Amino acid sequence: MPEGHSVHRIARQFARNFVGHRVSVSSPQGRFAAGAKTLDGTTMTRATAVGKQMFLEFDNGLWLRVHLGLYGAWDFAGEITTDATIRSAGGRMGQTNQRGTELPDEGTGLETDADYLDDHDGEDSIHSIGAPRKARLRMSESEREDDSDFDFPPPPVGAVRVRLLTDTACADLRGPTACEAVSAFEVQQVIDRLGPDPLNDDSAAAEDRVVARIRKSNQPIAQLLMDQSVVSGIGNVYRAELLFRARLDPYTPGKQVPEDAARALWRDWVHLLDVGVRTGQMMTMDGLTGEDYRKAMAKRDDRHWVYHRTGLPCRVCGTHIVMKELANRKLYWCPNCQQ
DNA sequence: CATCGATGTTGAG
DNA sequence: TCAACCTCGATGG
Repeated sequence: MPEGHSVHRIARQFARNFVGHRVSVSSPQGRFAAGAKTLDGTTMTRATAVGKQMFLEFDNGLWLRVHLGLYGAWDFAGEITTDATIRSAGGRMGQTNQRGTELPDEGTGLETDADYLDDHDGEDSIHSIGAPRKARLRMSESEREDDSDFDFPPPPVGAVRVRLLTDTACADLRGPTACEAVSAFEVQQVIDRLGPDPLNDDSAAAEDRVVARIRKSNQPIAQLLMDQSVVSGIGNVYRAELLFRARLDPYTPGKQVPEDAARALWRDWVHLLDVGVRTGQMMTMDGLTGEDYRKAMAKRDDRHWVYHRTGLPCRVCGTHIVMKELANRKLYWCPNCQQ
């Protein structure tokens, strides 16, 4: 379910409330019992995300690698730092902008609040971080806060693959595609197979690498954008929306995508990922204001140009949006705007 | 209340 | 190319 933006937000949640804390690690469901044992009682030292992969480092040198897949989710509970954008879609809460945990400055993929709170202005600046408070928060593709009271730690409900528990905060993982304890070497191996993630590397070199990969391939651009070894973090929603925003025919072979267009795709991904991480939502329509913006933030079907809009009129030209399966995923586009 | 489908990846064939 | 993984919101009766 989650595309890149959600995974970064989850890593940031761990950076705020778990990094620097000693963690009890268990597998209430049992399927991760052996792995949990190797991490139990250690201190979390880092939380990073690369594309849709998340890595939590512990002070015995091991890492927890988690990939949520289609329907994985984290449930946080306890004294946690919540993000006001979650509670009020489109609303403006207090602009506290309090800095989070100080993290070591080495490597890439570090999740610090500073990465997200600096230098953002304009209509997307609805981000605000409160002081830790007792709350429950589900984080997956979307996020939901539950304000009803609960015991701490809450009894595990259902199939909890892994539970991370500090004195004050609890995180339960269910339904992941991947959850394993690995060495730093194995973490690097996974990262080496991934294309650039703009939040770890938005350098010219990263852009060049993505553009080169696209322009030497015969595969349709729609498939290349979903290929995590080309570029990290793009899923089915962002793929369709990026292509519409670029007015590109999804079936254009990478080789035939003009260099300018390939660069524009990367830069638009840099932009959309930034918006997604700050707002917590895949808002892919720019320039909405007032009531339109509020509606789009509140309802998922109102924030996309083409995704999930089969048969509906294109928001630009009125042509019916079409959908076709490509490599087992649904591809949406406007046959008039995108040629 | 049952059924469907999903914002993803892996690995078998 | 396709089933399996395994969860849950949306949908329909």
